[in-house]
Amino acid sequence: MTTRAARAAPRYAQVAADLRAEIQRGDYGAGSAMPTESALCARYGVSRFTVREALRQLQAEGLIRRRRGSGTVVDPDGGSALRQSLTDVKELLQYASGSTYQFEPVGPVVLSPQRARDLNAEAGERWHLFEGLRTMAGHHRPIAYTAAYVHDAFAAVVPKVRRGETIFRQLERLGGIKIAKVTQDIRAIGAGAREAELLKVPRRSPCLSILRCYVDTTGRIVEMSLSVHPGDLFTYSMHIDEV
Amino acid sequence: MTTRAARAAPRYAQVAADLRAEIQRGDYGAGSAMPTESALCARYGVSRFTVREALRQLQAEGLIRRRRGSGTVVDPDGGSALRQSLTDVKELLQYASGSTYQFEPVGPVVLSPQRARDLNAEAGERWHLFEGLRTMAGHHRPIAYTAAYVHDAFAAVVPKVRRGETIFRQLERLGGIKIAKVTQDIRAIGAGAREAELLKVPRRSPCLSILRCYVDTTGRIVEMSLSVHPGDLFTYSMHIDEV
DNA sequence: AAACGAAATTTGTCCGGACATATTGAGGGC
DNA sequence: GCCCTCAATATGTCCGGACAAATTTCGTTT
Repeated sequence: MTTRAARAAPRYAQVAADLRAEIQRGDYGAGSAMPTESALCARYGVSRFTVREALRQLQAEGLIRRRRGSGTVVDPDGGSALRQSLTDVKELLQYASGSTYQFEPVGPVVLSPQRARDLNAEAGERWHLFEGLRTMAGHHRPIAYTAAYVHDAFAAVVPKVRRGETIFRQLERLGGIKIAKVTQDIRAIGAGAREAELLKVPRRSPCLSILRCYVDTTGRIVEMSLSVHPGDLFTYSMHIDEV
Repeated sequence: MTTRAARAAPRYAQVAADLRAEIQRGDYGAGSAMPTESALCARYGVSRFTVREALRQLQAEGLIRRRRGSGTVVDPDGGSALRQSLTDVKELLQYASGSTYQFEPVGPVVLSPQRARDLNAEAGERWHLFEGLRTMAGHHRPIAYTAAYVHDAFAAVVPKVRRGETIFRQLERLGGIKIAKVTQDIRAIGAGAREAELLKVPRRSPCLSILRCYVDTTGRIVEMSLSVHPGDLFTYSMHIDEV
Protein backbone atom coordinates (compact mmCIF):
# COMPACT_ATOMS: atom_id res chain seq x y z
CA MET A 1 0.00 0.00 0.00
CA THR A 2 1.47 3.31 -1.06
CA THR A 3 -0.55 6.07 0.57
CA ARG A 4 -1.08 4.75 4.05
CA ALA A 5 -2.09 7.81 6.01
CA ALA A 6 -4.63 9.62 3.88
CA ARG A 7 -7.37 7.20 3.04
CA ALA A 8 -10.47 9.21 2.30
CA ALA A 9 -13.38 8.77 4.68
CA PRO A 10 -16.50 7.22 3.15
CA ARG A 11 -18.85 9.65 1.52
CA TYR A 12 -21.65 9.29 4.05
CA ALA A 13 -19.19 10.18 6.81
CA GLN A 14 -18.24 13.36 4.97
CA VAL A 15 -21.89 14.30 4.54
CA ALA A 16 -22.51 13.54 8.21
CA ALA A 17 -19.54 15.66 9.26
CA ASP A 18 -20.76 18.55 7.14
CA LEU A 19 -24.29 18.41 8.53
CA ARG A 20 -22.99 17.96 12.07
CA ALA A 21 -20.96 21.15 11.73
CA GLU A 22 -24.01 23.01 10.43
CA ILE A 23 -26.17 21.79 13.27
CA GLN A 24 -23.65 22.72 15.92
CA ARG A 25 -23.16 26.09 14.27
CA GLY A 26 -26.91 26.60 14.69
CA ASP A 27 -27.84 26.83 11.02
CA TYR A 28 -31.11 25.02 11.71
CA GLY A 29 -32.38 26.41 15.03
CA ALA A 30 -33.16 23.73 17.59
CA GLY A 31 -36.43 22.02 16.85
CA SER A 32 -36.69 23.35 13.33
CA ALA A 33 -36.72 21.29 10.18
CA MET A 34 -33.69 20.12 8.28
CA PRO A 35 -33.52 19.61 4.50
CA THR A 36 -35.32 16.54 3.22
CA GLU A 37 -33.45 13.50 2.00
CA SER A 38 -33.99 14.33 -1.66
CA ALA A 39 -32.82 17.89 -1.06
CA LEU A 40 -29.63 16.56 0.49
CA CYS A 41 -29.17 14.14 -2.40
CA ALA A 42 -29.27 17.06 -4.82
CA ARG A 43 -27.07 19.25 -2.65
CA TYR A 44 -24.25 16.73 -2.24
CA GLY A 45 -24.76 14.90 -5.51
CA VAL A 46 -25.04 11.50 -3.83
CA SER A 47 -27.66 8.77 -3.72
CA ARG A 48 -30.34 8.46 -1.10
CA PHE A 49 -28.44 5.51 0.39
CA THR A 50 -25.51 7.77 1.23
CA VAL A 51 -27.73 10.49 2.67
CA ARG A 52 -29.67 8.02 4.78
CA GLU A 53 -26.46 6.49 6.10
CA ALA A 54 -25.23 9.96 7.11
CA LEU A 55 -28.54 10.79 8.79
CA ARG A 56 -28.50 7.44 10.55
CA GLN A 57 -25.17 8.40 12.05
CA LEU A 58 -26.43 11.78 13.25
CA GLN A 59 -29.50 10.11 14.69
CA ALA A 60 -27.33 7.64 16.59
CA GLU A 61 -25.49 10.61 18.06
CA GLY A 62 -28.76 12.10 19.18
CA LEU A 63 -28.42 15.24 17.10
CA ILE A 64 -31.55 14.76 15.01
CA ARG A 65 -34.94 13.11 15.23
CA ARG A 66 -36.83 11.72 12.27
CA ARG A 67 -40.45 10.79 11.71
CA ARG A 68 -41.94 9.09 8.72
CA GLY A 69 -44.12 11.48 6.81
CA SER A 70 -43.06 14.41 8.90
CA GLY A 71 -39.40 15.05 8.29
CA THR A 72 -36.12 15.52 10.08
CA VAL A 73 -35.64 18.02 12.88
CA VAL A 74 -32.75 19.02 15.08
CA ASP A 75 -33.12 17.51 18.54
CA PRO A 76 -33.63 20.40 20.98
CA ASP A 77 -31.50 18.85 23.72
CA GLY A 78 -29.24 16.82 21.50
CA GLY A 79 -26.29 19.14 21.90
CA SER A 80 -26.19 19.21 25.67
CA ALA A 81 -22.84 18.45 27.18
CA LEU A 82 -21.73 15.26 28.86
CA ARG A 83 -24.07 13.21 26.75
CA GLN A 84 -23.26 9.93 25.11
CA SER A 85 -25.81 8.65 22.69
CA LEU A 86 -26.89 5.12 22.05
CA THR A 87 -29.59 3.55 19.97
CA ASP A 88 -31.92 0.74 19.40
CA VAL A 89 -32.53 -1.01 22.69
CA LYS A 90 -35.99 -2.17 21.68
CA GLU A 91 -37.78 -4.18 24.32
CA LEU A 92 -34.78 -4.62 26.58
CA LEU A 93 -35.30 -1.47 28.54
CA GLN A 94 -36.74 -3.07 31.59
CA TYR A 95 -35.38 -6.58 31.44
CA ALA A 96 -32.92 -8.45 33.56
CA SER A 97 -32.91 -12.10 32.72
CA GLY A 98 -33.99 -14.30 35.59
CA SER A 99 -35.47 -11.44 37.53
CA THR A 100 -39.06 -10.63 38.37
CA TYR A 101 -40.58 -7.23 38.80
CA GLN A 102 -43.63 -6.33 40.85
CA PHE A 103 -45.16 -2.89 40.98
CA GLU A 104 -48.17 -1.37 42.70
CA PRO A 105 -50.09 1.81 42.01
CA VAL A 106 -49.69 4.24 44.87
CA GLY A 107 -51.91 7.04 43.66
CA PRO A 108 -51.64 10.67 42.60
CA VAL A 109 -48.86 12.68 44.16
CA VAL A 110 -47.75 16.28 44.00
CA LEU A 111 -44.01 16.62 43.58
CA SER A 112 -42.15 18.04 46.52
CA PRO A 113 -39.31 20.43 45.71
CA GLN A 114 -36.84 17.74 46.75
CA ARG A 115 -38.42 15.05 44.59
CA ALA A 116 -38.84 17.45 41.68
CA ARG A 117 -35.12 18.16 41.73
CA ASP A 118 -34.31 14.45 41.69
CA LEU A 119 -36.59 13.97 38.71
CA ASN A 120 -35.49 17.10 36.92
CA ALA A 121 -39.13 18.27 36.85
CA GLU A 122 -41.29 21.09 38.18
CA ALA A 123 -42.37 21.12 41.80
CA GLY A 124 -46.12 21.23 42.45
CA GLU A 125 -47.02 19.19 39.39
CA ARG A 126 -49.39 16.26 39.77
CA TRP A 127 -48.19 12.82 38.71
CA HIS A 128 -49.44 9.27 39.29
CA LEU A 129 -46.98 7.14 41.20
CA PHE A 130 -46.21 3.45 40.88
CA GLU A 131 -43.70 1.73 43.14
CA GLY A 132 -41.94 -1.54 42.50
CA LEU A 133 -39.15 -3.91 43.51
CA ARG A 134 -37.13 -6.13 41.22
CA THR A 135 -35.75 -9.35 42.64
CA MET A 136 -33.47 -12.00 41.19
CA ALA A 137 -34.32 -15.65 41.61
CA GLY A 138 -32.19 -17.01 44.45
CA HIS A 139 -31.32 -13.65 45.94
CA HIS A 140 -33.02 -12.43 49.08
CA ARG A 141 -32.05 -8.82 48.54
CA PRO A 142 -33.79 -6.87 45.74
CA ILE A 143 -31.64 -5.51 42.95
CA ALA A 144 -33.81 -2.46 42.28
CA TYR A 145 -36.38 -0.13 43.72
CA THR A 146 -38.33 1.76 41.09
CA ALA A 147 -40.65 4.75 41.33
CA ALA A 148 -42.55 5.47 38.11
CA TYR A 149 -44.47 8.71 37.61
CA VAL A 150 -47.19 8.96 34.95
CA HIS A 151 -48.30 12.38 33.77
CA ASP A 152 -51.68 13.62 34.97
CA ALA A 153 -52.93 13.79 31.38
CA PHE A 154 -53.29 10.00 31.61
CA ALA A 155 -55.29 10.00 34.84
CA ALA A 156 -58.14 8.25 33.05
CA VAL A 157 -56.09 5.23 31.97
CA VAL A 158 -53.94 4.93 35.10
CA PRO A 159 -56.44 2.60 36.84
CA LYS A 160 -56.25 0.24 33.85
CA VAL A 161 -52.48 -0.27 34.07
CA ARG A 162 -51.61 -3.88 34.92
CA ARG A 163 -48.49 -5.80 35.78
CA GLY A 164 -46.69 -7.98 33.23
CA GLU A 165 -46.02 -5.29 30.66
CA THR A 166 -44.02 -2.11 30.86
CA ILE A 167 -46.05 0.90 31.88
CA PHE A 168 -45.03 2.95 28.87
CA ARG A 169 -46.25 0.26 26.46
CA GLN A 170 -49.63 0.29 28.18
CA LEU A 171 -49.76 4.07 28.00
CA GLU A 172 -49.12 3.81 24.28
CA ARG A 173 -51.98 1.41 23.79
CA LEU A 174 -54.48 2.80 26.28
CA GLY A 175 -53.65 6.45 25.79
CA GLY A 176 -53.35 6.39 22.02
CA ILE A 177 -49.84 7.85 21.96
CA LYS A 178 -46.43 6.73 20.80
CA ILE A 179 -43.17 6.96 22.70
CA ALA A 180 -40.60 8.37 20.30
CA LYS A 181 -37.62 8.78 22.56
CA VAL A 182 -36.29 7.73 25.92
CA THR A 183 -33.57 9.57 27.78
CA GLN A 184 -31.64 7.90 30.53
CA ASP A 185 -29.45 9.53 33.16
CA ILE A 186 -27.20 7.35 35.29
CA ARG A 187 -25.76 8.70 38.52
CA ALA A 188 -24.26 7.50 41.78
CA ILE A 189 -26.26 8.49 44.84
CA GLY A 190 -26.37 7.62 48.52
CA ALA A 191 -29.30 5.46 49.58
CA GLY A 192 -32.14 7.47 51.11
CA ALA A 193 -34.18 6.27 54.05
CA ARG A 194 -36.85 4.59 51.96
CA GLU A 195 -34.45 2.95 49.49
CA ALA A 196 -32.20 1.76 52.32
CA GLU A 197 -35.09 0.02 54.01
CA LEU A 198 -36.55 -1.60 50.90
CA LEU A 199 -33.21 -2.62 49.36
CA LYS A 200 -31.79 -3.77 52.71
CA VAL A 201 -28.67 -1.64 52.43
CA PRO A 202 -27.19 0.85 54.91
CA ARG A 203 -28.33 4.44 54.61
CA ARG A 204 -26.08 6.58 52.39
CA SER A 205 -24.42 3.50 50.88
CA PRO A 206 -23.51 3.93 47.20
CA CYS A 207 -26.31 3.13 44.78
CA LEU A 208 -26.75 3.41 41.04
CA SER A 209 -29.65 5.67 40.08
CA ILE A 210 -31.22 5.45 36.64
CA LEU A 211 -33.67 8.18 35.69
CA ARG A 212 -35.66 7.56 32.54
CA CYS A 213 -37.88 10.04 30.73
CA TYR A 214 -40.36 8.76 28.15
CA VAL A 215 -41.16 11.37 25.52
CA ASP A 216 -43.93 11.05 22.93
CA THR A 217 -43.86 12.18 19.33
CA THR A 218 -44.97 15.69 20.23
CA GLY A 219 -42.18 16.12 22.75
CA ARG A 220 -44.24 15.84 25.94
CA ILE A 221 -42.89 13.87 28.87
CA VAL A 222 -45.35 11.05 29.41
CA GLU A 223 -43.64 9.05 32.13
CA MET A 224 -40.59 9.32 34.35
CA SER A 225 -39.08 6.45 36.25
CA LEU A 226 -36.37 6.50 38.87
CA SER A 227 -34.64 3.19 39.61
CA VAL A 228 -32.20 2.73 42.47
CA HIS A 229 -29.84 -0.25 42.48
CA PRO A 230 -27.53 -1.35 45.31
CA GLY A 231 -23.95 -0.65 44.24
CA ASP A 232 -22.72 -4.09 45.14
CA LEU A 233 -25.43 -5.99 43.28
CA PHE A 234 -25.83 -4.17 40.03
CA THR A 235 -23.58 -3.34 37.09
CA TYR A 236 -24.70 -1.56 33.97
CA SER A 237 -22.82 -3.07 31.05
CA MET A 238 -22.60 -1.98 27.47
CA HIS A 239 -20.28 -2.38 24.54
CA ILE A 240 -19.19 -0.37 21.55
CA ASP A 241 -18.19 -1.85 18.21
CA GLU A 242 -16.47 -0.22 15.27
CA VAL A 243 -14.41 2.06 17.45
CA MET B 1 -39.30 -18.67 9.63
CA THR B 2 -43.03 -18.41 9.33
CA THR B 3 -44.53 -17.71 5.98
CA ARG B 4 -47.49 -16.33 7.90
CA ALA B 5 -48.18 -12.78 6.95
CA ALA B 6 -47.30 -11.04 10.23
CA ARG B 7 -47.42 -7.91 8.15
CA ALA B 8 -46.85 -5.86 11.27
CA ALA B 9 -43.09 -6.48 11.35
CA PRO B 10 -40.83 -5.59 8.44
CA ARG B 11 -38.97 -8.43 6.79
CA TYR B 12 -35.56 -7.58 8.20
CA ALA B 13 -37.04 -7.71 11.70
CA GLN B 14 -38.40 -11.19 11.02
CA VAL B 15 -35.01 -12.35 9.77
CA ALA B 16 -33.36 -10.79 12.82
CA ALA B 17 -35.82 -12.48 15.16
CA ASP B 18 -35.20 -15.84 13.51
CA LEU B 19 -31.41 -15.50 13.74
CA ARG B 20 -31.64 -14.20 17.30
CA ALA B 21 -33.57 -17.29 18.32
CA GLU B 22 -30.98 -19.53 16.66
CA ILE B 23 -28.12 -17.76 18.38
CA GLN B 24 -29.73 -17.96 21.79
CA ARG B 25 -30.57 -21.62 21.18
CA GLY B 26 -26.86 -22.16 20.58
CA ASP B 27 -27.04 -23.25 16.95
CA TYR B 28 -23.78 -21.44 16.26
CA GLY B 29 -21.44 -22.05 19.20
CA ALA B 30 -20.09 -18.89 20.77
CA GLY B 31 -17.22 -17.50 18.74
CA SER B 32 -17.95 -19.61 15.70
CA ALA B 33 -18.92 -18.34 12.30
CA MET B 34 -22.42 -17.55 11.16
CA PRO B 35 -23.70 -17.93 7.59
CA THR B 36 -22.46 -15.30 5.17
CA GLU B 37 -24.72 -12.57 3.89
CA SER B 38 -25.21 -14.22 0.53
CA ALA B 39 -26.04 -17.51 2.22
CA LEU B 40 -28.70 -15.76 4.28
CA CYS B 41 -30.04 -14.06 1.17
CA ALA B 42 -30.54 -17.46 -0.42
CA ARG B 43 -31.96 -19.02 2.73
CA TYR B 44 -34.62 -16.38 3.34
CA GLY B 45 -35.14 -15.38 -0.26
CA VAL B 46 -34.51 -11.71 0.42
CA SER B 47 -32.09 -9.12 -0.88
CA ARG B 48 -28.78 -8.30 0.69
CA PHE B 49 -30.24 -5.03 1.94
CA THR B 50 -32.71 -6.91 4.12
CA VAL B 51 -30.09 -9.31 5.45
CA ARG B 52 -27.71 -6.47 6.28
CA GLU B 53 -30.47 -4.57 8.07
CA ALA B 54 -31.20 -7.65 10.18
CA LEU B 55 -27.52 -8.19 10.97
CA ARG B 56 -27.17 -4.53 11.83
CA GLN B 57 -29.89 -4.99 14.43
CA LEU B 58 -28.21 -8.05 15.95
CA GLN B 59 -24.92 -6.20 16.03
CA ALA B 60 -26.55 -3.29 17.83
CA GLU B 61 -27.76 -5.77 20.42
CA GLY B 62 -24.24 -7.06 20.87
CA LEU B 63 -25.07 -10.60 19.78
CA ILE B 64 -22.70 -10.71 16.81
CA ARG B 65 -19.45 -9.16 15.66
CA ARG B 66 -18.57 -8.54 12.04
CA ARG B 67 -15.29 -7.91 10.27
CA ARG B 68 -14.77 -7.00 6.66
CA GLY B 69 -13.14 -9.83 4.81
CA SER B 70 -13.46 -12.20 7.73
CA GLY B 71 -17.12 -12.80 8.36
CA THR B 72 -19.73 -12.74 11.08
CA VAL B 73 -19.29 -14.51 14.41
CA VAL B 74 -21.39 -14.88 17.52
CA ASP B 75 -20.08 -12.65 20.29
CA PRO B 76 -18.75 -14.93 23.06
CA ASP B 77 -20.03 -12.75 25.92
CA GLY B 78 -22.99 -11.24 24.12
CA GLY B 79 -25.58 -13.28 25.98
CA SER B 80 -24.36 -12.89 29.52
CA ALA B 81 -26.92 -11.99 32.15
CA LEU B 82 -27.58 -8.59 33.66
CA ARG B 83 -26.16 -6.98 30.60
CA GLN B 84 -27.76 -4.27 28.55
CA SER B 85 -26.01 -3.86 25.26
CA LEU B 86 -25.71 -0.70 23.25
CA THR B 87 -23.64 0.38 20.32
CA ASP B 88 -22.18 2.99 18.13
CA VAL B 89 -20.60 5.67 20.24
CA LYS B 90 -17.78 6.21 17.76
CA GLU B 91 -15.29 8.85 18.73
CA LEU B 92 -17.09 10.11 21.80
CA LEU B 93 -15.61 7.64 24.21
CA GLN B 94 -13.42 9.94 26.19
CA TYR B 95 -14.85 13.36 25.63
CA ALA B 96 -16.48 15.81 27.95
CA SER B 97 -16.93 19.18 26.34
CA GLY B 98 -15.20 21.99 28.18
CA SER B 99 -13.07 19.65 30.22
CA THR B 100 -9.37 18.96 30.14
CA TYR B 101 -7.63 15.73 30.94
CA GLN B 102 -4.09 15.24 32.14
CA PHE B 103 -2.44 11.90 32.68
CA GLU B 104 1.01 10.74 33.77
CA PRO B 105 2.76 7.41 33.34
CA VAL B 106 3.30 5.77 36.70
CA GLY B 107 5.17 2.67 35.60
CA PRO B 108 4.74 -1.09 35.56
CA VAL B 109 2.62 -2.57 38.31
CA VAL B 110 1.64 -6.07 39.34
CA LEU B 111 -2.05 -6.37 40.11
CA SER B 112 -2.93 -6.98 43.72
CA PRO B 113 -5.80 -9.41 44.37
CA GLN B 114 -7.96 -6.46 45.41
CA ARG B 115 -7.18 -4.42 42.30
CA ALA B 116 -7.51 -7.46 40.07
CA ARG B 117 -11.03 -8.01 41.34
CA ASP B 118 -11.97 -4.38 40.67
CA LEU B 119 -10.64 -4.70 37.13
CA ASN B 120 -12.10 -8.13 36.55
CA ALA B 121 -8.62 -9.41 35.71
CA GLU B 122 -6.05 -11.91 36.97
CA ALA B 123 -3.94 -11.09 40.03
CA GLY B 124 -0.17 -11.19 39.55
CA GLU B 125 -0.28 -9.98 35.96
CA ARG B 126 1.97 -7.11 34.93
CA TRP B 127 0.40 -3.97 33.47
CA HIS B 128 1.62 -0.45 32.79
CA LEU B 129 -0.27 2.16 34.78
CA PHE B 130 -1.22 5.69 33.80
CA GLU B 131 -3.04 7.98 36.22
CA GLY B 132 -5.03 11.06 35.36
CA LEU B 133 -7.49 13.69 36.52
CA ARG B 134 -10.20 15.35 34.46
CA THR B 135 -11.22 18.88 35.38
CA MET B 136 -13.94 21.15 34.08
CA ALA B 137 -13.15 24.76 33.31
CA GLY B 138 -14.40 26.85 36.22
CA HIS B 139 -14.65 24.00 38.69
CA HIS B 140 -12.07 23.56 41.39
CA ARG B 141 -13.00 19.93 42.06
CA PRO B 142 -12.07 17.29 39.44
CA ILE B 143 -14.89 15.37 37.80
CA ALA B 144 -12.91 12.17 37.30
CA TYR B 145 -9.92 10.18 38.45
CA THR B 146 -8.76 7.65 35.89
CA ALA B 147 -6.36 4.74 36.17
CA ALA B 148 -5.46 3.19 32.81
CA TYR B 149 -3.64 -0.13 32.57
CA VAL B 150 -1.81 -1.11 29.36
CA HIS B 151 -0.95 -4.76 28.77
CA ASP B 152 2.68 -5.77 29.18
CA ALA B 153 2.83 -6.84 25.54
CA PHE B 154 3.10 -3.13 24.71
CA ALA B 155 5.93 -2.41 27.13
CA ALA B 156 8.10 -1.24 24.22
CA VAL B 157 5.69 1.49 23.09
CA VAL B 158 4.53 2.61 26.55
CA PRO B 159 7.34 5.21 26.86
CA LYS B 160 6.20 6.77 23.59
CA VAL B 161 2.64 7.45 24.77
CA ARG B 162 1.91 11.17 24.96
CA ARG B 163 -0.89 13.38 26.21
CA GLY B 164 -3.42 14.92 23.86
CA GLU B 165 -4.72 11.73 22.32
CA THR B 166 -6.44 8.75 23.86
CA ILE B 167 -4.10 6.01 24.93
CA PHE B 168 -5.86 3.33 22.93
CA ARG B 169 -5.52 5.33 19.68
CA GLN B 170 -1.79 5.59 20.29
CA LEU B 171 -1.55 1.88 21.00
CA GLU B 172 -3.28 1.26 17.69
CA ARG B 173 -0.78 3.40 15.81
CA LEU B 174 2.40 2.54 17.72
CA GLY B 175 1.61 -1.08 18.37
CA GLY B 176 0.20 -1.91 14.96
CA ILE B 177 -3.10 -3.23 16.27
CA LYS B 178 -6.76 -2.31 15.95
CA ILE B 179 -9.32 -1.96 18.71
CA ALA B 180 -12.40 -3.83 17.57
CA LYS B 181 -14.59 -3.59 20.65
CA VAL B 182 -14.91 -1.72 23.89
CA THR B 183 -16.92 -2.95 26.83
CA GLN B 184 -18.02 -0.61 29.53
CA ASP B 185 -19.27 -1.49 33.01
CA ILE B 186 -20.89 1.21 35.11
CA ARG B 187 -21.27 0.74 38.86
CA ALA B 188 -21.81 2.74 42.01
CA ILE B 189 -18.98 2.44 44.51
CA GLY B 190 -17.85 4.18 47.66
CA ALA B 191 -14.80 6.42 47.29
CA GLY B 192 -11.57 4.73 48.37
CA ALA B 193 -8.80 6.54 50.21
CA ARG B 194 -6.93 7.58 47.09
CA GLU B 195 -10.01 8.64 45.11
CA ALA B 196 -11.36 10.57 48.09
CA GLU B 197 -8.19 12.57 48.40
CA LEU B 198 -7.75 13.34 44.70
CA LEU B 199 -11.42 14.05 43.99
CA LYS B 200 -11.85 16.04 47.23
CA VAL B 201 -14.85 14.01 48.40
CA PRO B 202 -15.44 12.26 51.73
CA ARG B 203 -14.32 8.66 51.99
CA ARG B 204 -17.03 6.14 51.10
CA SER B 205 -19.16 8.82 49.43
CA PRO B 206 -21.09 7.54 46.39
CA CYS B 207 -19.14 7.63 43.14
CA LEU B 208 -19.79 6.44 39.62
CA SER B 209 -17.22 3.90 38.45
CA ILE B 210 -16.73 3.24 34.74
CA LEU B 211 -14.56 0.27 33.81
CA ARG B 212 -13.60 0.06 30.16
CA CYS B 213 -11.89 -2.86 28.43
CA TYR B 214 -10.34 -2.31 25.01
CA VAL B 215 -10.22 -5.51 22.96
CA ASP B 216 -8.35 -5.91 19.68
CA THR B 217 -9.43 -7.87 16.63
CA THR B 218 -7.96 -11.09 17.97
CA GLY B 219 -9.89 -10.83 21.25
CA ARG B 220 -6.98 -9.86 23.51
CA ILE B 221 -7.49 -7.19 26.15
CA VAL B 222 -5.09 -4.40 25.26
CA GLU B 223 -6.02 -1.75 27.81
CA MET B 224 -8.27 -1.38 30.81
CA SER B 225 -9.28 1.91 32.33
CA LEU B 226 -11.11 2.60 35.56
CA SER B 227 -12.68 6.04 35.95
CA VAL B 228 -14.19 7.24 39.21
CA HIS B 229 -16.56 10.23 39.18
CA PRO B 230 -17.98 12.06 42.20
CA GLY B 231 -21.68 11.24 42.39
CA ASP B 232 -22.73 14.86 42.80
CA LEU B 233 -20.73 16.15 39.82
CA PHE B 234 -21.25 13.59 37.13
CA THR B 235 -24.23 12.18 35.26
CA TYR B 236 -23.99 9.65 32.47
CA SER B 237 -26.68 10.51 29.94
CA MET B 238 -27.90 8.59 26.94
CA HIS B 239 -30.97 8.35 24.80
CA ILE B 240 -32.80 5.71 22.86
CA ASP B 241 -34.79 6.35 19.68
CA GLU B 242 -37.22 4.15 17.84
CA VAL B 243 -38.49 2.50 20.99
C1' DA C 1 -66.22 27.59 11.24
C1' DA C 2 -65.58 22.79 11.79
C1' DA C 3 -65.21 18.29 9.93
C1' DC C 4 -64.01 15.42 6.40
C1' DG C 5 -61.28 13.46 2.69
C1' DA C 6 -58.04 13.51 -1.13
C1' DA C 7 -53.48 14.72 -2.62
C1' DA C 8 -48.80 15.90 -1.93
C1' DT C 9 -44.85 15.25 0.90
C1' DT C 10 -41.47 12.64 3.49
C1' DT C 11 -39.36 8.87 5.58
C1' DG C 12 -39.33 3.58 5.80
C1' DT C 13 -38.72 -0.73 3.46
C1' DC C 14 -36.93 -3.48 -0.28
C1' DC C 15 -34.82 -4.84 -4.65
C1' DG C 16 -30.82 -5.74 -7.99
C1' DG C 17 -26.45 -4.54 -9.19
C1' DA C 18 -21.54 -2.77 -8.93
C1' DC C 19 -17.10 -1.89 -7.14
C1' DA C 20 -13.85 -1.19 -2.94
C1' DT C 21 -11.35 -3.01 0.82
C1' DA C 22 -9.89 -6.21 4.35
C1' DT C 23 -8.95 -11.01 5.42
C1' DT C 24 -7.72 -15.66 4.56
C1' DG C 25 -5.57 -19.41 2.49
C1' DA C 26 -3.24 -21.74 -1.23
C1' DG C 27 0.67 -21.92 -4.10
C1' DG C 28 5.25 -20.78 -5.53
C1' DG C 29 10.03 -19.12 -4.86
C1' DC C 30 13.90 -18.63 -1.60
C1' DG D 1 10.59 -24.28 6.56
C1' DC D 2 9.68 -19.34 5.71
C1' DC D 3 8.16 -15.50 3.18
C1' DC D 4 5.90 -13.42 -0.57
C1' DT D 5 2.35 -12.99 -4.00
C1' DC D 6 -2.07 -13.72 -5.76
C1' DA D 7 -6.68 -15.28 -5.97
C1' DA D 8 -10.90 -16.31 -3.51
C1' DT D 9 -13.96 -14.72 -0.07
C1' DA D 10 -16.78 -11.64 2.86
C1' DT D 11 -18.14 -7.38 4.41
C1' DG D 12 -18.30 -2.18 3.43
C1' DT D 13 -19.68 1.46 0.36
C1' DC D 14 -22.60 3.31 -3.23
C1' DC D 15 -25.90 3.67 -7.02
C1' DG D 16 -30.73 3.93 -9.18
C1' DG D 17 -35.21 2.63 -8.79
C1' DA D 18 -39.77 1.24 -6.72
C1' DC D 19 -43.49 0.95 -3.58
C1' DA D 20 -45.44 1.39 1.37
C1' DA D 21 -46.79 3.95 5.31
C1' DA D 22 -47.26 8.03 8.06
C1' DT D 23 -47.92 12.87 8.21
C1' DT D 24 -49.13 17.27 6.60
C1' DT D 25 -51.54 20.34 3.50
C1' DC D 26 -55.33 21.94 1.40
C1' DG D 27 -59.68 22.04 -0.85
C1' DT D 28 -64.46 20.54 -0.20
C1' DT D 29 -68.46 19.63 2.24
C1' DT D 30 -71.55 20.02 6.10
